[in-house]
Amino acid sequence: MNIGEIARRAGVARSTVSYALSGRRPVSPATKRRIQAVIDEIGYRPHAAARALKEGRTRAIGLVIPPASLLLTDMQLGFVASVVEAAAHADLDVLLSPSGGDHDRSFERLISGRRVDGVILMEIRLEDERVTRLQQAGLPFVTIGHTARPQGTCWVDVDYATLVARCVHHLADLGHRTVALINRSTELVAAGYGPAHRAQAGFAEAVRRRGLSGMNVPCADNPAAGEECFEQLRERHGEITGIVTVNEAALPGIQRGIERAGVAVPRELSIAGVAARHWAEGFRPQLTAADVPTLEMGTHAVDLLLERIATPDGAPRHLLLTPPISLRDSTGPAPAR
Amino acid sequence: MNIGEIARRAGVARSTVSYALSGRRPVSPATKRRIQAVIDEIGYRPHAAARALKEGRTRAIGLVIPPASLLLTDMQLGFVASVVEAAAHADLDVLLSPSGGDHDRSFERLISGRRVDGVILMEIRLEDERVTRLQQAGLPFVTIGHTARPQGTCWVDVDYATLVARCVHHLADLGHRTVALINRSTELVAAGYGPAHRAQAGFAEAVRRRGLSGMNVPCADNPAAGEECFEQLRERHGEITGIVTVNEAALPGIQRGIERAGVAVPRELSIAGVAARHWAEGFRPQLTAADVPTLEMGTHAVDLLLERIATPDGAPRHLLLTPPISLRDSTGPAPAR
DNA sequence: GTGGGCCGCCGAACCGATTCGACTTGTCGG
DNA sequence: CCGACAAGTCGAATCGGTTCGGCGGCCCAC
Repeated sequence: MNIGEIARRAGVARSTVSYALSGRRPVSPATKRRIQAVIDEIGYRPHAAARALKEGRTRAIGLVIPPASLLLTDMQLGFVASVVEAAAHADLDVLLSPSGGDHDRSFERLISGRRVDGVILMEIRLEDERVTRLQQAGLPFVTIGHTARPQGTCWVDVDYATLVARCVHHLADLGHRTVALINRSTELVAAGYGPAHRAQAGFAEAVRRRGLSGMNVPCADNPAAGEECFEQLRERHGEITGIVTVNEAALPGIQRGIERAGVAVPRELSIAGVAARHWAEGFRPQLTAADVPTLEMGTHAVDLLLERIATPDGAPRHLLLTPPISLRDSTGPAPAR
Repeated sequence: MNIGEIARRAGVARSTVSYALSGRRPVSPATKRRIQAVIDEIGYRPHAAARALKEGRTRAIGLVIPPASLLLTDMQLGFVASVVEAAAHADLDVLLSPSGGDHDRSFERLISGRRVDGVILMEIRLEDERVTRLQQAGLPFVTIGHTARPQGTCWVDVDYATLVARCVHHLADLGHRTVALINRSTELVAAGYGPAHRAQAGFAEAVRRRGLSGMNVPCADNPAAGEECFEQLRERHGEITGIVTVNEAALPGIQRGIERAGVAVPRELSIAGVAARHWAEGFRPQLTAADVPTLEMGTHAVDLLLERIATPDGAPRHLLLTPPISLRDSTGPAPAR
C-alpha cells in the first residue's frame, strides 16, 4: 500500500500519483479520477516518515511540559488541551516531551532527531536553558510565559503584574486598606518562575501607588497549603480585609478555610484573583477574577509557531494578554471599622 | 550534519559509521574512536524520519485521549502522565491524539500515516469503533479499560466491580444497612462507559448478597453536581448511613455538602470509594478508598504495548488490577438507631 | 505543411539512514 | 609458499515519498 502500488494499479507513473494528490502540476481529470478510485478502494495514505524525509519537515510540533511527577495544575492542563486542539485543527501532530528531572533525553531526541518542525515550551523560567538550547539548535519555538530577556523570542503570556495590580485597584476602590497577596510557592519564586515574580512586583507597585498596606504570602500549589496559609493570615493579620490570589491550586483550600472560620464573603472579606474561569466559577461565592484565557493562549501559541516555522527569520512576535476582570460575587465594600 | 558528513570527516564510508554506532558489525577500536570524536565535536544524531523509513518503525507510540474540550479528570491526567513517563523511560516518543468530536482526522493520521508503532487508548467504551479500526489496521494497541468483548485485545484495567463490592462489604461489616452509590453521569452510562456499568453491577450484587438496601445515584463529573447530588440524597433518603463513590471529580462537592449540612463523618455518615490516592488524601476526613494506581497502570500499558509490538501475534495479555482498600478516616461503625 | 507551444505524463535523482554482499588486508596452518 | 579464513571496510541497494527535466502528441497559426 505505497504510492508505487497505487501507480501500478492505476496504470500511471508514481510521480503522476504524487502530482494528482498534491496538485502541484496539472493532471487530466480522467487520470485523477482513476487514481482516486484506486486510493479509495485500498485506503492509501502517504507514509509520514518518507514524506518527512523528502520534504524536510515533519508536520508535527513538540510540546514540552513540566515533568510528569509534578501534578499539572488545571491551568497548565488547559494549555496542553488547547495546544493539542489547535494543532489538530492545523493538521499537525503533537509530540509530548516531559522536561526537567532526568527526562532531558526526551527533549534532546525531539530537537536533534529533527522529529518536529517547532516546539512550544511551557513553564518557562526567567533563565531557561531549554530556550538557549533551542536557539542554538535553530529550531523555531514559542514559549508560554517569557524569560528575563523576552525581546529575542516568540511568546504568549498573561500580564500577571497588570492583572494583580488591577485586583489591588479594584479592592482599593472598594475601600480596602490592608490587603494580602497569596502568591505561588517560595520554591517557584526562588527558581525564577516569572509569573510569581511579576505578580509580586505588580502587587507591590499597586499597593504603593494606592498607599495601602500589603503583604506578600507564599503558598504551595495545593489545597492543604491554601488552607494553612489562610488560617495563618487570619490569625496573625486579622486586620486584612482584602485578598488577592494568583494561586489557583490553593483556591479550594482557601475556600475551606473561609468556611471553617465562618467568615462571610464578601461582607467581611473580599477576594479577587487570577484564575482559569473554571476555577473562578467553582469557588463559592463565585470569584471576582481575571479569567486566564487558556484556550486562546494555546491557539495563539500554535499560530505564532506556524508563522515562525514559515518565516524563521522574521521579527519575533509576542502577545501579552490582559483579560478583563470578571466581577463576580467575592468582592464588596470594605467592612466599616 | 548527516551521516555522510560524519563519514567524510572521519575518512570512512557511511556504512562504517552506521556500524560503529549500532554495533551490528565489528569496527576497529581506532576507527570507532575517530568516528566518535567527530560526532562529539559536531553533535550528530540520526535523522528520525530517515531511520523510521528504513527500519519500518518509528520509535514512537500514540496516546489517544478524550477530546480536549472535555476537561480531563485527575485520574485521566494521571494516566497520561504515567504513560509519558514510562515511554520516555523506554526511549519512546509519545504522540498525543484527541479523539471523538471532530478530531478523527488526527486519529486517522496516526494510524494510516504509520506515524507510530503502537497506540494506547484511553476512555474505552463497551462498544468502541476505535478498537475496531485499530484491529483492521493491524496496529498493535493496548487499552486502558476494556470493551464488552475483552478476550481478543490487550488491556489494563481496574476491577471496578470488585472494588465497589469491597467497599459495600466494608460498610456492611461496620453495620451499615442502607447505602448509596454515587456513580458517574447518566450520559456516560448511556454511552456504554465500562467503569460506570461495572461499578453499578458490583454494587448491586454486593448489596444483594449482604441483604442491604441500596440505591444507585448518577452524578456528573464536577464538584457542583457532587454537592447537589449529596443534598438530594440527604433530603430524600435521610436513612442512608453509608456512601460509596466512584466519582472522583464530584468529591470536593460532596465534601462541601457534608460540611454545609454539618454532618459528622464518620460518626453519622461513612464514605468509601475508589479514587486516586491524591484525591482520597485531599478529602477531609481522609477518604477510605481503593487507591487507583494510575502510575502503575501507565507503566503496565506501555510494557504490554512494547511486548505486543515485539510479538504482534502473541496471545493478548490483560491486567485486571484490584488495589487494596486503604482504611482512612471516613468510615466507621453505623450510628445506633 | 510545418514549426512552435502547451498539456499530460514518465523516468530518474534525491532525502538520510540501514544492511547486504563483496573486497582488501593480514594471519595462520599445511 | 600458497590457500583458507577472519577482521575490517566499502559500495550499492533500499525504504516511500517529492520534484525536476524531458519527451511525445495534439492544436493552432503562419
